[in-house]
Amino acid sequence: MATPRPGPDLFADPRITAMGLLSEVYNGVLARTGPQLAADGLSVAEFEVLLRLSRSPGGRLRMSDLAAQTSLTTSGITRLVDRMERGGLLLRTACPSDRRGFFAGLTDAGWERIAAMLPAHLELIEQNFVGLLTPDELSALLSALRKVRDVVRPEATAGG
Amino acid sequence: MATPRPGPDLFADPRITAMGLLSEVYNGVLARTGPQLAADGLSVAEFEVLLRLSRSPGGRLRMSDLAAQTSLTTSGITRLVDRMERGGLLLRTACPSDRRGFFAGLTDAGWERIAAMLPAHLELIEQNFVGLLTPDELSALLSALRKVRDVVRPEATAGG
DNA sequence: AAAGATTGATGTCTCAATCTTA
DNA sequence: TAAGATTGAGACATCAATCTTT
Repeated sequence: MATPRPGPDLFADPRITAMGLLSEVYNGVLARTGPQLAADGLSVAEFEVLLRLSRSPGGRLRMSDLAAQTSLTTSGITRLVDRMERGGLLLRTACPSDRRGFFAGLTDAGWERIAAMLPAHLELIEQNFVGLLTPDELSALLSALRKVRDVVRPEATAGG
Repeated sequence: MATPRPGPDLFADPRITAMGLLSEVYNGVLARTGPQLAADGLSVAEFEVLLRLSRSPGGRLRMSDLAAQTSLTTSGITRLVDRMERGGLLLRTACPSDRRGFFAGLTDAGWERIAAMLPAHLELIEQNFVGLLTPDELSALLSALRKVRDVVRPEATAGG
């Protein structure tokens, strides 16, 4: 068993609270949107791949870029793209300018799938996230998030 | 292969951007703090368990409450507590008032471990998150996050 | 020698089923 | 019947090593 608590209240630090809040919000919103994606047969990770590709020129991205834009390793992306390719949503094509590289690109079925799922997904994000805030609150939130993002993920500062 | 893009620009919706930003920030901050925890032998999930318990009365929590406060299922918590108990950081004790329940509580070693790791962890959160914002920006961020949290995780609205 | 992608080995998580107690 | 916790089976992610191309 443990002594009730050591020394001063180190454990109530506001930085911990801030981090906990960020975690609760992110995981909480995912918990609200994930089940709907699952009902349509996609995991959160798979849906995010579809989404990232749909926002990329030509609906395709190099494997390593896809890894950088999601929170997966290149190994994880290889396997995820494997499964989605088997499912007919994606197609690998060789990169002509660098024969080490491969593109993962949306198939017609992939485009149709994301287009079909997106409206209901957006509605859930509206109900459980952005729609809960006033326009001023939302823009303050986004501007703060961008400042943090630019530091912790400098390579992703393209769009957004 | 795919047609370049169907119809109007559904895929550039600002709600998607907002969600992407939240994801990049959360995962980005974790990517900055995780390696330091790993160097001390703990996963992010294990560290969070230590932290949640350290902030709970008596340094302990029911298994199901611990599951609710983290983003794991009760099954996941059972296995995580198993490992941490083997490692000497936690101890299960029976709940006297309800014999179905168990507490997971910090051992002395658990208290010492979290106390030893916390200062460096707080410093990383400072450098990669809260310290990047002005006081006004930070309080606007936190107040917006709280509003969202209260909706997507109503059961967690105790502290914070 | 380094970068892009993949594979083998391994660990951790979830879902569904189960056991015990309320 | 339901709630708290656990377990077996299966899915998915990572790390380190490997192969190919630069």
